[in-house]
Amino acid sequence: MPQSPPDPPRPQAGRIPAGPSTEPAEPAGADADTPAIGRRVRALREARGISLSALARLAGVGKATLSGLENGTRNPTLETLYAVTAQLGVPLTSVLSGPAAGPTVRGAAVSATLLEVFEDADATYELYRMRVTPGPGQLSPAHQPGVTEHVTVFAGVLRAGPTDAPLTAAAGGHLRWTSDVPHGYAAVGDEEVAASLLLRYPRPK
Amino acid sequence: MPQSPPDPPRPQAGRIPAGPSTEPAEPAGADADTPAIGRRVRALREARGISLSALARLAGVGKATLSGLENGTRNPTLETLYAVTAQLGVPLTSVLSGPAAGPTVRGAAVSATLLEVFEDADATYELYRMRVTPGPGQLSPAHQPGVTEHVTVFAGVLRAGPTDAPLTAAAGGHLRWTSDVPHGYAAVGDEEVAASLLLRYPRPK
DNA sequence: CGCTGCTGTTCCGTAAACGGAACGATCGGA
DNA sequence: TCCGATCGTTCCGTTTACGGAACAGCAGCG
Repeated sequence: MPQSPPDPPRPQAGRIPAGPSTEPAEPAGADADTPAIGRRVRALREARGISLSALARLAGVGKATLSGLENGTRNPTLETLYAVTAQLGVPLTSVLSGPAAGPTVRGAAVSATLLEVFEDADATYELYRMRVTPGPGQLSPAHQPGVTEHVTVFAGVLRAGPTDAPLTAAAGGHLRWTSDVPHGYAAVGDEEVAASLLLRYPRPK
Repeated sequence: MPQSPPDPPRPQAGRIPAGPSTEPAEPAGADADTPAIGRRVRALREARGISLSALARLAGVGKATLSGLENGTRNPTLETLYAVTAQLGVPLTSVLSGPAAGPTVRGAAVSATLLEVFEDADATYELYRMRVTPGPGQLSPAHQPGVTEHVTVFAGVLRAGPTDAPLTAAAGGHLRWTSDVPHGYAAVGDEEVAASLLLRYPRPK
């Protein structure tokens, strides 16, 4: 019996000698936890302030389907899940496993990659990796009331915040503001800015 | 009508003013292209040298299901796709969109993250991002005949290749060997090694 | 030559994911 | 207070993904 495992170290049973489990062992990170997927979809939808009915209509799926998906009572088809995430403007991967990220979405001088969607007792969060290239600042419209933004700068100097009262931070610095007003991001100087962006959406209701 | 779009620039219809399409526009990168997904699953399976029947049995799904999945004639359920990818030892995300990567799989001093699975006329490839920490070299068993490994070193100094005739390369260097013999990876010096690893599996038959 | 064991595909009945319609609950305005 | 609109859930008939069995095509062996 030829032992086959290819090169990059396979998951291998027993990464921690804990369980008596001889099962094939999970492939680190990704999961098919449908309830969790449903929660992430719902979090994204509510963060965008659109109703279940509206999203179902936009995505071309039945309300029953979307309801079941969000509540984790169904085991959605790829086609279904894709139709929904596409409408939410996020890659399919961002609702599957917690981290693992997806492709990038671009604006004028700003690009942001959604790394993770998660939640605690009273808010949902979207974590982005962000790059701001030198040039005219990027403007964003206001969010719903109560939304706050947290930016941590890794490299370069960033001027960001409400358009009428921007803040500035260099590498290692942190900025925070409530983003229910127009606001923007701009690199100060010639250097490109690398930063993380955390959006906090208070839980509706 | 309140305009809602959250902060990080949303996909926005019309990233290139090409089509007369007013559709919502795809979320960059991720796709639900079932035939492509099927091809990637098949590529992974054949690379590991296991039969459709065997994989179906291991994953606990019907042969008909797996056959239909690989041929793109079905629209699989998340549960199904997960059962299969879990058995293949790869994260779900790595078969969904081409790139976009998944979580990391670890060995002793080596960690490798599967970035992409793709294929050309006569081979399938698996591309990994690889990190080798200083310490005793990691050993890998032999692959099937004909498999070649290509390593490009980004940082640090790497000694890798067949156990009885290892090769060495520094940042910018490239290594290649046929990996049907036991082989390993080791960091030279105190520095951690960053590298990409490309496995080439000649197409069976 | 059969026979055995395997490959991957196709057939088929069952289980379940699907979309549409009906439902109770909530909210805002007349 | 009543009405209309919209919210999210539930009911239901249709569609389809599911697993098991039957199938054709090969390879090895007596």
